[in-house]
Amino acid sequence: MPAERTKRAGRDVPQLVWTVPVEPISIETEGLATFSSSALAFDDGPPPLVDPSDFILFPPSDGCPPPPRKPAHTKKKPEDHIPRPPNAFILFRSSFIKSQHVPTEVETNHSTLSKIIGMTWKNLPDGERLLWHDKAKAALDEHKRKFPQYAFRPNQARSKSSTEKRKVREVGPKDHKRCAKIAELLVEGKKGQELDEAIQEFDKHHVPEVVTRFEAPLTARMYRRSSSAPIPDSGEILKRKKSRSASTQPATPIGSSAKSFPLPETKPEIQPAESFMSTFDQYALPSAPSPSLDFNTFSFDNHSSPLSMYHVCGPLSQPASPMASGDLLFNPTQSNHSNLSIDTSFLDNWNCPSPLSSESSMPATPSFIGSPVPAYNPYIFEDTLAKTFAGHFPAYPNSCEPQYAGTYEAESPSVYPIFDQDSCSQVHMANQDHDFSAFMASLPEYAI
DNA sequence: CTGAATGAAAA
DNA sequence: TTTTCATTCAG
Repeated sequence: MPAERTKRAGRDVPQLVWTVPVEPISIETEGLATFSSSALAFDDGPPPLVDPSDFILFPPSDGCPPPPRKPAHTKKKPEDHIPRPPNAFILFRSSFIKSQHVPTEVETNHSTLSKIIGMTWKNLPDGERLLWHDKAKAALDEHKRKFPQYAFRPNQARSKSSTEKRKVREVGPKDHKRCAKIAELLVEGKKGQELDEAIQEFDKHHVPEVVTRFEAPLTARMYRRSSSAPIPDSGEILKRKKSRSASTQPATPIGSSAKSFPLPETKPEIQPAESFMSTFDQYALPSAPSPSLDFNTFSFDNHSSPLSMYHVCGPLSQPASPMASGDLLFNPTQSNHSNLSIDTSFLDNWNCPSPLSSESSMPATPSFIGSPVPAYNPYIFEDTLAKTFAGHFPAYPNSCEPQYAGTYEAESPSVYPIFDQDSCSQVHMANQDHDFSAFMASLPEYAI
């Protein structure tokens, strides 16, 4: 039975039957919903639900009410394994995928889809989310009835090994803004072809955030905002100067998991592309003033070995700094920054073809409107960077070497570029081994 | 097998 | 508090 995905006309929507215990919901099509008897069981309160005038954004796909007992898990599970009952979100996701609200032209990757669906979920009208919680409850009841003896038994053996040496496939960060846009369009009711068109338009002007192969830039401000950022000691003063851009913080839900390292919860306001752009700009006009940074207050980690590397992509102010004019510094054998050499040889390959021009996982490269002739293409720049670092970057699967795509044991020190938001310049590189708080605390001028 | 999301349930 | 595992399937 074809679900009518041709709604558009506001009305149609099925009246909700909240108390539905078991039956595949009897919502149905014809204009007036018939109330199931159970729904009428209690009339002493307003059914806590949705206005009849509301309509459902994402109607459950028909196979929904019963837990989509699929072909028993592909593998590796005992034949008698009983899966957990699905929770509300899982049900929603499952139905969402089945309905193909997001056409494959827009996104096929399920990790990204999860992100999009998660965002959509949060933006869902409360009433509609309730519907899924209700279904989850029904599924749970059903599950209990079906497997009365069932008890969830998380595999502890797994937890042991996984915390100690976890295999991590580092995957490029998703384009948060694009996901958010898709989610936004979805809750506006756009799906399928309509969504595709809207996103095509969006992609035309949107500079993908994921340009750099480095970790997401971390600014001092973001760091301080981070919930996991340590509260500075009374001694260590962060004079909070009024931040005029405080309101620019996107209304993004509080970050999810507390990672071992305080990454920003939202993408930094400055995008890597923009920062690279500014790098390029500095050739033309010598640089905005950037905050002075006393490198003496911070000691680089001398034994962090293969990754003692500095990638300077913005104007560095430190007048006497050896990096002042540096574009790229890489010196794996030297840990003393006073001896760093500047390798600009990669610039010779400046025009090497971008992988993106041919085929790429990247959405169509936006033409960098506004930038005249020697249009600066950050992708090319990035590609050049990656080549320069090829072999030195075990932790970066997105480097130009495809074999990084696989699973591997993450190398411990990941490198984090630190940007100053105001000057849009990268001021430092840190890895997890550093005492990051101390470093941050040493930079009062970066205080909020 | 992993990653992504959220949430229930267990350790 | 922290971890697993429900769904999905390309990589």
